[in-house]
Amino acid sequence: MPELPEVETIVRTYRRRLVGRTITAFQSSWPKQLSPGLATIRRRMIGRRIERLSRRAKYIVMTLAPPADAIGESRTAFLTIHLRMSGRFEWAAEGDPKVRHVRAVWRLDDGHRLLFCDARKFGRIQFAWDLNEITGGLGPEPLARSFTAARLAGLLSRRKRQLKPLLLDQSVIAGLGNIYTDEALFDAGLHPLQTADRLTGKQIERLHDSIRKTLRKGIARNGASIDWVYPGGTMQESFRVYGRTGEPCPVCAAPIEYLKVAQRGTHICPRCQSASDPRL
DNA sequence: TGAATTGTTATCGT
DNA sequence: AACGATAACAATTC
Repeated sequence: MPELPEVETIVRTYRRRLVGRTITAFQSSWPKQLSPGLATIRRRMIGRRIERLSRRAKYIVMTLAPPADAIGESRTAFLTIHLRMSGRFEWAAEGDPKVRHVRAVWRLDDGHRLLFCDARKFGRIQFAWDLNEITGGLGPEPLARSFTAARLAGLLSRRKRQLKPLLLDQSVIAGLGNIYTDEALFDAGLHPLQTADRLTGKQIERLHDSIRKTLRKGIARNGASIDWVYPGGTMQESFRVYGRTGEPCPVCAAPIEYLKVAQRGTHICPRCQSASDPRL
């Protein structure tokens, strides 16, 4: 499932292909995923040049320059793509073999087509004049220079929520999903059920370091390929707890345990991941 | 057949 | 009132 490192890898891969191209046509076979509707999105998007391809949290962000003919809206516009569970990009030239689950197609001025494929149809494509309408509610980027341990402390202190659901909450920190949350908590030696307000300053510093280290490692390995959805990454070979239920902990050799936290499958080393609360 | 997956939203409780 | 926990939901694969 694409989380921050996977989305970052996709953005880096497609940046070369997309930036500078002009969108000449757009089709959708699943208009429910579009906002606003197909006709409006088409009218506003076609004829615009892709000025920038970037990432905010798990959103892929296309910055669209005003149309060259200056007939339409002269404002810069934004198109965001959220892959959710099963969304992916495919790059197609004329005559390439057909791929499955194509939900949207951008035709570009160099003859290529960008395909959005999404087996489960959870993905979202949104057009906005103001990017803030889409990403305004998100918490800070964990890899930004401004995301300091003090900043994390500010987000965690006085919060009585359990660490795992708190870290998964995109309005608190943006970009972590189930995999990297489990890996970061293991690296920090913290129990996912631990309440945030009981962390010491030292623990927060360590968690801050673990989150950034884990995400950077994911990006360096081009993300994790754990199923048919996202190919090409090797981070899955570096998992220390995720998907390793029953296998020995890489640090202490205790068997990795599986539990449900906030309806999410969660992997921990019962010996390495301590909690202030003795019941955990 | 049901479990798994993400993020949003609604609802209930403290 | 604000916060947090929980469930439902979108749709599909294995």
